[in-house]
Order: sequence, then C-alpha cells, then structure tokens
Amino acid sequence: MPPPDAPLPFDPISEARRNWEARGWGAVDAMAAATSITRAHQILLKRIDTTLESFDLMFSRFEALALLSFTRTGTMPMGRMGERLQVHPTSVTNTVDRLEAQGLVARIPHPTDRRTTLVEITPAGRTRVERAAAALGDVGFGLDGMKTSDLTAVTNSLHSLRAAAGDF
Amino acid sequence: MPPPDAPLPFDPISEARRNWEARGWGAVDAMAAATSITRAHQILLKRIDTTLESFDLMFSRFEALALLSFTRTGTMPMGRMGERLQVHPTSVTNTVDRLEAQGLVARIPHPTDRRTTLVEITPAGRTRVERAAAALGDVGFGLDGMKTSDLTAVTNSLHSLRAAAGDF
DNA sequence: CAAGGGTACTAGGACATCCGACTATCTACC
DNA sequence: GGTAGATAGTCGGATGTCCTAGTACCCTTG
Repeated sequence: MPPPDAPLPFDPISEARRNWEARGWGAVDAMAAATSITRAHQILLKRIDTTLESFDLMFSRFEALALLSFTRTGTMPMGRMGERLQVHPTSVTNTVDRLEAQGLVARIPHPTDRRTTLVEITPAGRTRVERAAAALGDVGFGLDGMKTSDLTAVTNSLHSLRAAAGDF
Repeated sequence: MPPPDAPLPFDPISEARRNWEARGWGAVDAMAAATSITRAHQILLKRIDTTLESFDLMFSRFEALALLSFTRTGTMPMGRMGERLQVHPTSVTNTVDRLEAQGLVARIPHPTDRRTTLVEITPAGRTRVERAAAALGDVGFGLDGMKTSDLTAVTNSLHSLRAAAGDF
C-alpha cells in the first residue's frame, strides 16, 4: 500500500471537530488549529524535502547552512546555532555531523574558549545553499496553494504563539 | 547544556526574513510562513506530548486512539487509519505496535478479508483516551497563548493548503 | 480455473527530534 | 589558589515519520 494519494471525500479535520464536539471534549477550536498546524507542517516538510532531495539536503540541514551563510565570518558556535534554529543541542550535533560528512561545513576550535566548537561553512556549502535556496524559492516553499493574504495571516497569527512560548 | 530556555532578544523569523531579502532569495512571505508553521508545530507537539506524558502517550498514539474511539464498532482497518490520520502505512504499523504493547488496542482479523487487520480499542484504551482528552482540553491543546480569532484564522488559512495538497 | 494486477500489512533502513547522563572547560568565590 | 557551580558539546536511547521491498491475499480476466 503506497502512500495514500486518493483524497478523502470529506475534510478529516472538520470531521474530527464534529466528533470532538459530540463527545463534549472541549477546546474544539484549539484542537482544530493544532491539528491543522500538524498537518500543514507535514505537507510542507514533505514538499520542501522533496525539493531539496537533489541537493542531498533536508530542511533542517538547509536551515543550518543558511544560518551560517548569513553570518559575517561564516562561523558560529554550535550552541548559538541551536538557539537560533530553536532546536535541542543534540540536534545540532546530529545536523553538523552530517553536514560535516558532506563537506559542507567544518568544525573548528574556538580561539579562546576550548569548550566551544565553531562551525564554519565551506565554499561547497555556500554554493550548495545558494542553489537550494533558489530551488525553494521557485516552488514557493511548498506553499504555492496559498494566497499571499493567507500566508501573512498565518505568520501573524502564529507570532503570538511563538511569543507566548518565550521564543523572543 | 539543557534545552535553551532564555528568550532571544529578537524574533528569529523576522531576522531570517531580513537576511532572506538581503540575499534576494525570493518567496520571502512563503519562507516566513513555512518557518512559522514549523516552529509552531514544534512548540505544540512538545506541549501536547508533555501533557500526555502522564498517560504514557504521545500525540500520534493519542490521535489513533481517539480515532478508534469515534467509531461505532470500536474497530478500524489499519489502512483506513492511515488515510484518516494522514500518515504513511508504516507509521500506522509502528503506532499500533506500541498501543498494542500497552494493551490499549488489539489486532483482530478481518471477518472476510484476510489481508486486512482490524484494530480494536480496548476498554483500557477507552478510559485512557477519555482522560487524556480531558487533560488536553484543560491546557487548550498547548495553544493557550492564542486568541480565538487567531485560532480560527490559522485553521481557515491552512484549509486552502490542505485542500491544495489533495487531502480532501 | 489459472494468471496477472492490485491491495494490505510488515520488515529494514534513513532522518530528525528530544531527553538524561557524562566529559571537558571556564568562572566565580571563599 | 583551589574547589564548586555553570556552560559546551557528545553519546546512547526512545519516538515518530518516511521510503523501498517483500509477503500474503483478493479479484478480475481470458
């Protein structure tokens, strides 16, 4: 049974909402929003990763590479990367391990703090991220099905969630 | 180094937007929306899973259990679960394996089609999902930081994405 | 009624994420 | 100074998701 491609004859989230209400399970609007976000994330990630496939990257590694490319020195401490990308330190270790194996970044020692490891983007990394970014732009980040007004609505609405979560 | 809790002095997504524009990387609005969705999903999932921790569940297993509890017979074929939950068939296998090991569901043979495996929610499963749902409702599905208007805005805006993706 | 194509599930492997624990190093304070 | 506490990164393990391939079974078709 390959990935189910046939569309359902109904919206599964609307259906979930009905069932939820029938059970009196509360927080129905939040449930619908949470489920929508979960599904949107899944759709997006799949499209993005498919686009990045030809560059031997996945979204997380692309993000790390892009972040490094934005720095003036082309370097950043591991921990700082985790803060910016908002992922766990061990995820950074994993991501950098793979990027390093691909020759797209290199670990270099910090000049004064021997605890710290700096990650430096290589020339190959720069080329790769540049091309991958262009490809992502071409497919509108997998969000082609949405109007610009919907894009900004989503971004703005989620701003408060991120703020409430203490992101910034 | 525990999970970084200290908020950043700026919004990392706004920062990414600036960098993106400076590079002329295009699809800036889509990038911001995609990144917002990714981060929102991460925040949500963590809160939800934390809430479900005391029930020995994670979101994916909770969803499967809830889906089964909504059926009249308390059973559903594996493949149908995958369609409804919109996950890959192998993910269903994994989820059902764990739920079965926990005694919350049982695999039973399909009465006429021997290819098909029916999953049946057990009494323990019903009790568990009922309590877990109440707990999730109490914490507003991890979306407490959002106004109702924002919740519906997100759900409505993502509706078109899901439709365009062929979900329904 | 036998063969071929389609359907249902599972096995094995790749990624990514998190958590807890451990090592190495820096820093502050007595 | 020397020791305790904080900080940086990694290791091992658990979850979850996807993909490809393989097995078992159903069903249509000649």
